[in-house]
Amino acid sequence: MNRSVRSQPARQGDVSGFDGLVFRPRSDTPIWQQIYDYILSLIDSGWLQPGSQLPGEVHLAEKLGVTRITLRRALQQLQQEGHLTSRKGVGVFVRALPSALVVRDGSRFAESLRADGKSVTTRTTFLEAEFADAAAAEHLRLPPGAPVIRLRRVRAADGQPIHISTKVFPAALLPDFETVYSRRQSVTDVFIAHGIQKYRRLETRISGGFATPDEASLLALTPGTPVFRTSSINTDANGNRLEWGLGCWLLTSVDFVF
Amino acid sequence: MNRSVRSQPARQGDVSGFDGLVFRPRSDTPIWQQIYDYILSLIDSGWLQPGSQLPGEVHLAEKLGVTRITLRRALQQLQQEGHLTSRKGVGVFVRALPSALVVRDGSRFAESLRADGKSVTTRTTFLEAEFADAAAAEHLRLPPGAPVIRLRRVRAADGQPIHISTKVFPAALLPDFETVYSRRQSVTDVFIAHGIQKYRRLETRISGGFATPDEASLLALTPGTPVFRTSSINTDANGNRLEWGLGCWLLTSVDFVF
DNA sequence: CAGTGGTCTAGACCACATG
DNA sequence: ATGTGGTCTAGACCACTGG
Repeated sequence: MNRSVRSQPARQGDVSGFDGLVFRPRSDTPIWQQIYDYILSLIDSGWLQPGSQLPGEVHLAEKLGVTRITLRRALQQLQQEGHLTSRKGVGVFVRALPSALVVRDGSRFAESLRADGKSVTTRTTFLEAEFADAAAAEHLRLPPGAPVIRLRRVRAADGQPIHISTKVFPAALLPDFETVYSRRQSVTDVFIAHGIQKYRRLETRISGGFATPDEASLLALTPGTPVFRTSSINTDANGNRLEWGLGCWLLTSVDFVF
Repeated sequence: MNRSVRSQPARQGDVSGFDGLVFRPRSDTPIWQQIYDYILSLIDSGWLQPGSQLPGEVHLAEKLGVTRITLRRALQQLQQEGHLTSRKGVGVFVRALPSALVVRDGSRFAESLRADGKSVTTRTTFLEAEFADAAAAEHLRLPPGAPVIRLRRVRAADGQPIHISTKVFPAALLPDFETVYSRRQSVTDVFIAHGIQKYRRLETRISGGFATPDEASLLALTPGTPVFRTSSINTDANGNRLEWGLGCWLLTSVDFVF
């Protein structure tokens, strides 16, 4: 019996590793939970590697000797916890859960991941000059319609995205934002280029919510998965508001430390 | 048509308010989501008051013209978000979502709720002298087995529990804990009684998770509902560790501000 | 005891993505 | 064209709770 469910882009034939299971109906724990435990153990033990595809629900349900609905109950739980993702018309995939430490102002986020030996990548998905909407104006203490820069990025650890950030900057204070950022891909470098060596975290807010379809797609999650939402404001040494940031984090992957 | 679904311990006859609905199958939004939106609007608008019971799933599904499974898909979503709770063998109930602001060290938690005109109640579920386990010893910098006080409380706003806290104190530094606390029900008063006027938050950690059955029962939630978990350490002015606290909060009801 | 929610089955059609 | 996950139906039995 070949149990390899790793390696390769994963084919539909890779149903091995799911054979010979016996689920006791009407025991103390429901069948779907037994399946949940089983699949989770396959992930934890490495039988199912991050990125690999599960067999189709119909095949798998048959293999496990249960209805598709019962199987889906288990898969759903695993998705809510971030262990699996499903893409309609494609399949169900294993999703790694790198655990990150976010210290205080979030600046050490990447460092704490790298300290764990993880490779951190940052992808800029949006960078444009705009005019401040009501929320941005309010948070940056600007008149509505003032020119701002809007930046969206996705951060990933070992290829698994775990953080979306949307930041808004007052264009008046950072006239060269776009040119410097496009060259360095670093906000800190933009600040330095404008003579801002130190900035201060004025406020951080953390709340909870559920991933919108957009967020879910960027984070490789199923919509409705619970997430952290953060909102923060940075000022320069004189108290001028430099940055308003919104963050969306995978709930089960982050630890905020203050 | 009488729409009262408030008042009284709620009977099964209170199905009114759910009549005459038309759900379009195969529209852009699935039926279960239309039902979700509908019930949510009933809660938001006040047709369904906190604490009131929904009609039985069988009745309701029939009334809405859908299968019980489809209805349950909607109810399940509402439960995950904390709007509803179900008790096996009893029924489904509306659960209010008071939104609380937790500022910095969490001490202003009750105040911010009261400022919203909410009544805050604290229930002590556990208070005992013990010997420190490994975790407690580690966090309080005590030798394993040192005497400690363990305190568990549930905080509720307008009768809806939104916070569980478990705190551990070094008994050596607070010899009169139990007598003072049982008289005043306040940790701050215990500190004062021992001559500690000021204490400092050394560290706060915030992470996410899913309610265990125990937590779910205390918070009037469905097990598996996403929650915040906090861990914090307080010291006195000299840096001696006075308190290690674990918190469990309803995800959708709290905003942490730092 | 009757009513409730929790679980489970055996089908079916659809929208979607891929080759 | 095929296989995928998303949705939905019409039943059923169970364990639990309360009167």
